[in-house]
Amino acid sequence: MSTSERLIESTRELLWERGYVGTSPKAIQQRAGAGQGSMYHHFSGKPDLALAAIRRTAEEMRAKAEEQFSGPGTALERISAYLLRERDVLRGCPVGRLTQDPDVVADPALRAPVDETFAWVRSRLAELLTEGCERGELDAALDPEATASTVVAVLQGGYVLARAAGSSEPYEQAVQGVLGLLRQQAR
Amino acid sequence: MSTSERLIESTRELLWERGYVGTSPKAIQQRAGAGQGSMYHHFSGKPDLALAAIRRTAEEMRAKAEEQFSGPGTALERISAYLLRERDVLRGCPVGRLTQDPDVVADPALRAPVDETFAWVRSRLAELLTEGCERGELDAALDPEATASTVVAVLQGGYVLARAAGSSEPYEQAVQGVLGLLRQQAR
DNA sequence: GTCTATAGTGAGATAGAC
DNA sequence: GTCTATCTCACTATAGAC
Repeated sequence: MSTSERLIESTRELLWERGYVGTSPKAIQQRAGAGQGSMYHHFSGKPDLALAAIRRTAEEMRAKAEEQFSGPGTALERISAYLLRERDVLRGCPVGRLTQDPDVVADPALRAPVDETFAWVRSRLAELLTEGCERGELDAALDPEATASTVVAVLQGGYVLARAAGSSEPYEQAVQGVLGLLRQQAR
Repeated sequence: MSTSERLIESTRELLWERGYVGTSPKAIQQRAGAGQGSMYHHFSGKPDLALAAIRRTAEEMRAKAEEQFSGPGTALERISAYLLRERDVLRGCPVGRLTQDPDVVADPALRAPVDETFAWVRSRLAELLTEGCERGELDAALDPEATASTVVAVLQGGYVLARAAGSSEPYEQAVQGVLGLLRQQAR
């Protein structure tokens, strides 16, 4: 792997573990096995490197989600697959985490990939829910946009509860809870 | 207000805005209008002061929630009141935010108030849901513990979506979505 | 109780040799 | 492209005067 690649990957890991404020150029360099000069040759500074890392992480999250969204089964089955996909719960969401970083939210360039990713996931879920309603698999009274936001929020909030508890249990409860509510729409 | 009180209040604000890693003793002192000596006289250091601040914030969050939990109306009406309570959405949850701070999660003393607060809220919501089922207001098939976690997760995840979007809209959608699903349980 | 002085460490970046 | 040296500033805390 090239030095530039190693720098981006190290930044991705550190942003996930410690966030933007908690990640120093020095720590990135050490993890990547690169010197200061190397980093500043390839990137203009910490924000530039973070942008590359965030964009890649956001892209990866969308690709993983699309695997379930475009998978087999009814709308509800694909949403269930998305909700039940194995996740590193206690590490949290590498994208959602960034919303708690004031320096990321304050910088439009850094926030953009985060914003776009959640907007895309919500929109894809709303499409699936609309499809489920049209095919009569789900109650027509269901609001696709609102419910899509609920589904994503359950995951993001599930991470919060799990990290607070030091256990993935509340995450799994939250997922089972919303699945239970959704199944009632399929009667 | 005493110097000690001003230090705690300043720390609460900064922890909310910038998190534990992003909050420096210097910034706390400046906001409180106190010198270094003052801070280290009243508190042993940043972790000690943060503990006092976090405990108070957690206590306040429980008190506010209990206002809706013990209010008038059916179980579903009280849960709706909790979900629809006015919140400073774009600022996020001052307690949930701490779960993204590696130094808070790693320190059992700092994590404890966060853990206890969410455990308490989930437990209170589960009680309300159980009550709703027993009184026949809600479908008996509903799982109170799981659904309680879902409700809290929707709020915490709603904050995440709102901060990502730079708008409270997805938060409000997520809340409306889960309320819609819950109302179907009351048919 | 509160202040200023001081100190050791790390953040974030630049300069210039190789 | 990569390295080391260097710079400035902030972080976190201690010491000791008032």
